[in-house]
Amino acid sequence: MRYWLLKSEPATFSIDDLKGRSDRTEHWDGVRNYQARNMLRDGLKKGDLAFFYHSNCDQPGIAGVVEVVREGYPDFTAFDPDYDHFDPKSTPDTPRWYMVDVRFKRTLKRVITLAELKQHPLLHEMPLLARGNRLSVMPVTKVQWNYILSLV
DNA sequence: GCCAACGTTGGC
DNA sequence: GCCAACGTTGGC
Repeated sequence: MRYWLLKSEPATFSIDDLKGRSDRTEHWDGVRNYQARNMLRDGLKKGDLAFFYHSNCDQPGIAGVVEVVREGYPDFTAFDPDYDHFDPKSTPDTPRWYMVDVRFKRTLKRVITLAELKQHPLLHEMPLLARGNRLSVMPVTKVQWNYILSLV
């Protein structure tokens, strides 16, 4: 089992939104970056856990935990011009973008902010903290995972 | 709202 | 294949 971090802007889709979905499950659509796409398509496996990270908001940081319940499959929101992330270069026959389904596990008792994460030398190697990082899907090591959860 | 950092596009 | 221009991300 592996660990991941998934970024989302809470104004668009928050951990509470996920919790409110039917079966507390939703597809993780809209990723339009090849490196992140590759991880969604090939890396995330059923049963893997991921931090739900709130980005581009008042308090950027880790807000909760989700579980991968369906492995990578074509992101159908790329096929439909009505969706924000429509991509005419992606078709059902030759899909370019992928997504997974995630299920809400829990909300952390408090948001572990980016500022706090930066203060821990043990976490300095996280890609999340790398200069200029913009990946919306990234791996988390078991050590980092357990350490972060111990901060709550 | 600003802006640094990065990815993508497209002319050449 | 280079690289300038542009668009996006996302912290601050």
